[in-house]
Amino acid sequence: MTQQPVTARRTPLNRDRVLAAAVVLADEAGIESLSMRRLAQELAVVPMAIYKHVANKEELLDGMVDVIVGEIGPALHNPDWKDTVRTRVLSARQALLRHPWARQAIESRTGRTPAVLEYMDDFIGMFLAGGFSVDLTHHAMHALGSRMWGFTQELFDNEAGYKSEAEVPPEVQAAMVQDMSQRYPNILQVAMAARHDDGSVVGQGCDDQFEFEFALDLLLDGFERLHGQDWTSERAMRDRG
Amino acid sequence: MTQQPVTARRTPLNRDRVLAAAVVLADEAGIESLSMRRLAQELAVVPMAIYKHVANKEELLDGMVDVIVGEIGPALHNPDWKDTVRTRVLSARQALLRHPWARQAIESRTGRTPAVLEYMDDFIGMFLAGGFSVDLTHHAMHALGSRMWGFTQELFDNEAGYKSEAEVPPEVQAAMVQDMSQRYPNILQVAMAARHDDGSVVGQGCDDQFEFEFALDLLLDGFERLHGQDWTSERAMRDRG
DNA sequence: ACCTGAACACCGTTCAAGT
DNA sequence: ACCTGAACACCGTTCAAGT
Repeated sequence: MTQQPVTARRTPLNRDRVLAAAVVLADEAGIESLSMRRLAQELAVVPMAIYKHVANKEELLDGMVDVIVGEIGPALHNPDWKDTVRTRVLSARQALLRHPWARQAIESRTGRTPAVLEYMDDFIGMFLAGGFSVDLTHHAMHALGSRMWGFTQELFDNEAGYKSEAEVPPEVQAAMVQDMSQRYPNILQVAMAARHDDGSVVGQGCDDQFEFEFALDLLLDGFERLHGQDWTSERAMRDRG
Repeated sequence: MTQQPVTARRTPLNRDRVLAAAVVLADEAGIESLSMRRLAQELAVVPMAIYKHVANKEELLDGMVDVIVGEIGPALHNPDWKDTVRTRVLSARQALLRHPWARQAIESRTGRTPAVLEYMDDFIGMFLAGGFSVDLTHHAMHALGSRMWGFTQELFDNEAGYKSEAEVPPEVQAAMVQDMSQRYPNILQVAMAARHDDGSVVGQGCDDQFEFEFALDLLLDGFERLHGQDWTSERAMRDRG
């Protein structure tokens, strides 16, 4: 009863539609499930059709990163550089947290797209506007590393890599703790201390947001101190000898 | 003229031989070229033979990481925790630098093998031996993140992602700088400042080792300060409140 | 019981044949 | 000129048939 013949496609494919669909697919099925073929299927299109809008899979991933960078709000410049940087990083973090695959995707990109370069340029501008030397700004950017994007490699997700309590019977848990305390006494101590009120036995009690801000503030405080004492890399290298 | 029949294999396959061959293959051909089939070929063996010594590719990668962790020398404990940690991190870095694929492999692992847990346990022990509280140790480990392994994500490898000077004709270079200065003036400033004596135009002048130590020392100094003032996460959270 | 060839269910991408 | 089915050269892993 529809007037349109079945062969007429609703919306013609374009780059933005391809990227948007790729982001949704990665969000919902995980980055490991994102293949050109699967994406084509999702778009109800033959695989080769995608290659009209994106040169290859690498460029697809670059484009997806650009979409996420676009989701980070603009910097709200205020006179306090520390506050400006801090706020921006935490807002980038919010964008990244919405797309769990983005961290890995950003990590794996080696080339920089214009959108990424623009973000970096903007970021550098926050330090320079705060009166930082180009030299200190340079090294501060390095020290921030991926924190500039609002993430760090979480080497400690759910502490020692064990399953959450609900999945493990109590007697096995007891044996695990026993075993851990013998083989990795220090890890166990830290894991037990990290357990907050969530009732797990070995970890998962980490407040990621707190950990992130702890390291971020440690670095920002360090930058502030060096800035205050007119740090230069030349002098630092001389002192290091 | 050989007495041995052709069918007799020289050395029977075992787990260690498989892992060693995988490490060599990744070193020489890159991690992206490491496939079960290619590895089997390298070992002059049918692909399925590998599965006798390793459950699947994930376990192969875990094993490879273990090999690299094994190459990190033992900690040289001395009374100065800061020196102990610093030395250990820099020696881990040396091991990692010998295997360019290792960074990515460690990043991608989610489970922790016994060898990795042992390394972490040992690492935590260095802070505890230095008189750190379990609480501060926990957060310090988080802040170090992948620096504990001697690496950080190098978001700035060869600065802005451009090719080295030799590959680019001068007039194109000039145009590039012109373009950069308009679109990304801040990046250009930093890149120009980072250019040391290596004669490149846009970057590649970064001293990776210096950048690494800069951030490491910033963090270690921060830990020392917090340790000196009996920092606790509870108080920090209350202050943040 | 052990080993392994063939097969399965995928990939990214090329290319030539169709409209 | 545009589009696309089939093909190519790979994957990791299963499985049943061979010894």
